[in-house]
Amino acid sequence: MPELPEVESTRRYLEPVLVGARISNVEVRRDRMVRRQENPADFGARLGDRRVLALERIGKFMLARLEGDITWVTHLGMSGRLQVADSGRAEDPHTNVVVELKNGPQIRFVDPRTFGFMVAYTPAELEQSSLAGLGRDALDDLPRSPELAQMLERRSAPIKALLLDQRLIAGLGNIYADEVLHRAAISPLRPGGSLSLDEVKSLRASIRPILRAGLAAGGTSLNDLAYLLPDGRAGGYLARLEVYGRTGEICRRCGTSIEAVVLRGRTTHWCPGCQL
DNA sequence: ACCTCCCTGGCC
DNA sequence: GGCCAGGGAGGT
Repeated sequence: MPELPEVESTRRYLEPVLVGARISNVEVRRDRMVRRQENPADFGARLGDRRVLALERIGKFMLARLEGDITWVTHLGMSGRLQVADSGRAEDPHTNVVVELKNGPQIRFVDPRTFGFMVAYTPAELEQSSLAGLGRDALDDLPRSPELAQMLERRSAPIKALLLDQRLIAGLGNIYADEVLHRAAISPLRPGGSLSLDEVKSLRASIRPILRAGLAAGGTSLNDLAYLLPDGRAGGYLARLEVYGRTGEICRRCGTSIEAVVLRGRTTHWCPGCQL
């Protein structure tokens, strides 16, 4: 599932392909994919014939900066992936958007469940969009422990829910939030405000190593293979997961059976033996 | 601060 | 044939 490591793996793969390239043509096969565009026709019109200047990422959002102050935003949702493919190659099912590069390959947005989207923003629109409300990036701009402690202060919501709140820290999703809490040995059910400063430090110290490990593996491709790298390879972090998807299996740290609870509608995996 | 909805393939 | 996966937006 695309969270920060998957989006960043995708971004790193695409960067040399996209930066400097000129977009020649855009085909939107499913209008729903550009639902964030106020006027759907703007999407193709704003991308067309523009060069890509830079490829950035904030949290789970990928941002291509184009000539003329246009920002082409991609969110992979939960089943989206970007492919680099030559125009002659047969399209995979659920190829919902195709962006052609001049004298280059196509960027194909494959997304069966269509929770992902693409949108082309002007600077004013970008300012008004939900990206403006994103918190600091969990990998590149992680707040220091005192600031993190301040964010959690007096919060009664479970720490797991707060880690998923993109307005606080941007980039963690369900898999890596569970993995971070396991590494920090903190129960996902603990109210955010109940963490001691030492626990906040432990939590903070767990975030980047988990994300970097996921990134080094090319992300997490689950057995459904919904997420794949742009060249079709699977990310290898699945085998390294300590709690996510391991309900009933044995915690490698303490031997206790991993449990799952539903928290805010999200399945949360944790070890009741060593996460306190 | 919480709940509901969106969407589809895969699995029981 | 029904349920599950879940990020983000919108509503109460």
